[in-house]
Amino acid sequence: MRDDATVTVGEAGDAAGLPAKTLRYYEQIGLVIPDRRGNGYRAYRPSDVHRLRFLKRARSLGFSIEDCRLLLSLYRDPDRSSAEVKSLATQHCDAIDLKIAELRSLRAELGRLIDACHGDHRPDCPILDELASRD
Amino acid sequence: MRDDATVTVGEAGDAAGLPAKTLRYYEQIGLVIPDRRGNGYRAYRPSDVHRLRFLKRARSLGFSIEDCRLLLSLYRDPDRSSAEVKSLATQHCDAIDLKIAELRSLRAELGRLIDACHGDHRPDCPILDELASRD
DNA sequence: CTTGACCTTCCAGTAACTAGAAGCCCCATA
DNA sequence: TATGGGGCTTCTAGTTACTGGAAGGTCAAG
Repeated sequence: MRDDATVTVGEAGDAAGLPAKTLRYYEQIGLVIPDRRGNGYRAYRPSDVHRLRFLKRARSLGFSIEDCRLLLSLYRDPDRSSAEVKSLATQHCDAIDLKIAELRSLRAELGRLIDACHGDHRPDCPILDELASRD
Repeated sequence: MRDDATVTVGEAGDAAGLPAKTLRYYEQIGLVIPDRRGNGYRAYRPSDVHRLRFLKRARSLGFSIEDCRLLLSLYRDPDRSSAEVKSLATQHCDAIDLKIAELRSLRAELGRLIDACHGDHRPDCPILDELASRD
């Protein structure tokens, strides 16, 4: 324990809900760069931990690392417009909608095949037949 | 054009709907290993092309490469039981259902944030506020 | 003989970590 | 003081399924 307010990589990770490995990675790609103590240990200030928590939440919402980088810079920019943020979020949302639609289509097709397959000890299998069909 | 029935990597790719690069990759990981002509060119037999089409379809259904490897071996095994195939497909389907559920939850949360953000020139932004909140 | 479209191999990059190795640092206990 | 354990450091490499590009060989047509 030291009486400055910084914490080690493990403590910062615990505070942000991220593994220490991830924090080192985030430093490497320039997202959150902590100070260093005399012994070489990373020293995360409260503001760093705050950024990490921000990142953790943005990542949980599915934003890419590059989106997160942008969101962080918007967060720090007092002259930002909320329209920029909303636009980023909307694009991300559209991408998610697209992904969901794709997965639902896959799932429907897969469900059809599964229903058609009796699933017993015999080798006859509509799933394999469909995969192998020459169309 | 040669009078044996084999085709080059480009032709096989066209026939299967896959890029030649992918065919080389599939050879590298042992999925479909073509013969070679005297000049070193890959020589895909009709059965190879058939396997490639099988792979293309299975991949389009979202099966992983390792699942595909397994599906191919089941396809070739006359003693397989359709239950094995159905089980694999069902597991994959469950994984897709899970993914869809996750994405829908994300999407709902994002939608809420987007709706709350007025999206104009002002910097006030509920999206960033939420990301930054200390809970 | 040249041109252009193929083909070959090999290397590197993608997204976002994650695992593991080798070694240093610090604190507590015996 | 020695030692043990946990956490810290750096570095490399692996994950998924390709994809891009460079350097060079091959082949049919003109």
